[in-house]
Amino acid sequence: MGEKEISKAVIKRLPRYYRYLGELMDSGVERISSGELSKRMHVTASQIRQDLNNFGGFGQQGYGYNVQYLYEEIGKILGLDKRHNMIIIGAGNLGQAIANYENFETRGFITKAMFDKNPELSGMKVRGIEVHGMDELEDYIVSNDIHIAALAIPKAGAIVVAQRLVNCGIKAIWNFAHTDLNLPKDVMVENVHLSESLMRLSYKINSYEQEHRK
Amino acid sequence: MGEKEISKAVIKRLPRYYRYLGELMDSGVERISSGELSKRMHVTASQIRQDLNNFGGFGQQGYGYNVQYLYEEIGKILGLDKRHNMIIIGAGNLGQAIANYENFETRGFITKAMFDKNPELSGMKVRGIEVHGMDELEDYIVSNDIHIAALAIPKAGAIVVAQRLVNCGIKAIWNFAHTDLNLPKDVMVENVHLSESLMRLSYKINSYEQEHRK
DNA sequence: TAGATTGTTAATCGATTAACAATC
DNA sequence: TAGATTGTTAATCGATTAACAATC
Repeated sequence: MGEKEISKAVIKRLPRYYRYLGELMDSGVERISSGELSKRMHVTASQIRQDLNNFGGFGQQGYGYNVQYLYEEIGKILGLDKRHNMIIIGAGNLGQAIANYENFETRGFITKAMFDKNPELSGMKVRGIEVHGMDELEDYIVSNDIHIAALAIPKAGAIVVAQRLVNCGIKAIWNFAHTDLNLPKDVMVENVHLSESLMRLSYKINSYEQEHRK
Repeated sequence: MGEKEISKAVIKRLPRYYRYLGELMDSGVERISSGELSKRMHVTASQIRQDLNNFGGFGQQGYGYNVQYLYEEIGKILGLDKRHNMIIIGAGNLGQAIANYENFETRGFITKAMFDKNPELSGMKVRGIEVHGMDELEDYIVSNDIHIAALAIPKAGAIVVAQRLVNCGIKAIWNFAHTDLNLPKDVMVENVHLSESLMRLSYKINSYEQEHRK
């Protein structure tokens, strides 16, 4: 019932709050103030309070925030209390790397299968997850209630495969291909463009060197 | 000589301009106006012109921008005209995936070696790049003029290894570990936090469903 | 020259920070 | 009660968009 629109900047920060709160929980901390959290995370306390208050009053005056409660509430906001069946397309190193993160499962993302166009990989298993041929894609998605596809294939094939995914009703694509997918707006897309990330690092090195070398 | 400070938002967009211009070049387009580019990239023409004018007047009134010239200039701004020797720490699937991107080399990032704490991997080669033991790390960096380290190891070891890298003078870290590295500000860090990316996708799915299901 | 399109200033919009009353 | 800290409003800052004169 989205009354007030939540800004993109806030959403981008939520997973980081979630991570810090998880770590605090693991180290047995029960409560934390926005001031203390701000020191650890290197953001302003004001921003933390503003961000959280987009979703409700999770704290208590004079006390701060209960770590476990806040962790769980942010988890709900992020939808981590729901389960989603996922497939990985592309069984190369990147696809296998994704398949090997057990962490994703604890957050509700269950990798059910992998797909690769190379027939020699069919039947191979990565952490118990089987690789299928690309011809089985549509049938598998429909019969196994797959919501999410991680697209870990080169740019060239990505747009065609994304269209196939959309055609059989996928809800979301986690896109690792170095291209933008222009899909209907009811299909959610999250991009991970490694080459752009590396260029940003390059920019930082370059501009730092220019400033410090006269 | 940093006269005017360039905003972070602009820098984040530069690699995407670079990618689009590269694709235009490949398809033989010689000139493009901010209006035409804005349609392709789904951003405003005003933003494109503002962004570019942070760095200089690359266009020409009545004509637009020369694609190849603009591509090269943005490349220089990003520092892609310089060469950087890189190592990859962690020879698991993710490390291997990074090692296999030949594209990085064409942009000046030369992967010289990989490192892994598992001695069984020592001597293994990925695309001709050899895996070394972690005990060789410091010597290798110093004797081979390594500027950048990609950190593709689990969170637990990342902070210790990052400190070792800093101690022997690394300039930049491309961090794939699910943790923040709080390093001296003369060491550049670019984070790729896959779990946070997946949570953002989760948020999108969740909030979209809540809006569309009454 | 006429048309097109940049470079740039001004206006708007949004996000962050500061401040403080409310309240545990 | 006194101290601490939130929730929230107001002030500031920064980023985006609009508009248009300059000019190719």
